[in-house]
Amino acid sequence: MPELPEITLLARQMKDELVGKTIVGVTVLQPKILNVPQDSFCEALNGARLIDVRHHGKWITVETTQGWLMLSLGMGGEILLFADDRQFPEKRQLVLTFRDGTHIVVSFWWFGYAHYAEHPEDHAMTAKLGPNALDLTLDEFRALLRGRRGGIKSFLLNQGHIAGIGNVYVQDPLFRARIHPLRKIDTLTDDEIAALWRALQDTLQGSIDLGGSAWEMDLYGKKGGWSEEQMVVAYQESKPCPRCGTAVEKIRTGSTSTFICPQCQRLEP
DNA sequence: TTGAATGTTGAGGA
DNA sequence: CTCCTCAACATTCA
Repeated sequence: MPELPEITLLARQMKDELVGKTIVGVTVLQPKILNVPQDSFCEALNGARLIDVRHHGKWITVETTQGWLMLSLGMGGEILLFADDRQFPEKRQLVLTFRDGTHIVVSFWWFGYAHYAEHPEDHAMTAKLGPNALDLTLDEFRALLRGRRGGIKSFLLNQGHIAGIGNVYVQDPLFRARIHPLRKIDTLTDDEIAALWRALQDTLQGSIDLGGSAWEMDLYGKKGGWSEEQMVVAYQESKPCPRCGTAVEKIRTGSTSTFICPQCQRLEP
């Protein structure tokens, strides 16, 4: 479940390790992950030197001297750094080999993308994204919500509005701000919006500080420290709410599920 | 065997 | 135009 914290950490590590290196080999093991024909993809990146690695929402954006590589791990996966080529994981979709003999191995278990774009603005999936959730001030957050009528949870998950929040990291902030996921945006008070913004920053930054999710690996294969113990209500079905003791419930919210405390997060006042 | 799981897109309808 | 729902898609697990 790589969301903003894990992607932020991966992009940071990739930047530290890879900037300045030159790609001398591109191996695609599953062409369906590409947005261009395999030949053009390999040709475009072969010989490219890495200039920078950043992220936009859940996408890792790699700037090279020959255009941009955009990576999305979808529902889960890893990007691992290897010093030699002996112990690659069985399942892998893309391997980049650098002139110094190191490799980057990209694998995801479902729905991932490795896209090439000559210019970043050519790549619709990243160009359409809203600002990164952690780069947003409270005033900007308020401005984004102004005039909206939909449910708050689906707004937060919409990457075109705010980038980086997924179904894992959206649940605890809603609980901490005591907001039901189906609450309509135009019924939220100023205080609730401020509490939600605060809780989002705290949850996301807190996970980054702990090295990201304990179910995902970083560039070196190391797992993060943000585990079940850090979750307040997320995935804590039928356990007591830490605030009032009521049993946590799992509810359907559109096509996803959300764990809530039915007492603290009421739909009706 | 069935359905649900972290994501994204596109189509369609109110 | 906005917002919601549905289905589809590279898999894995209970």
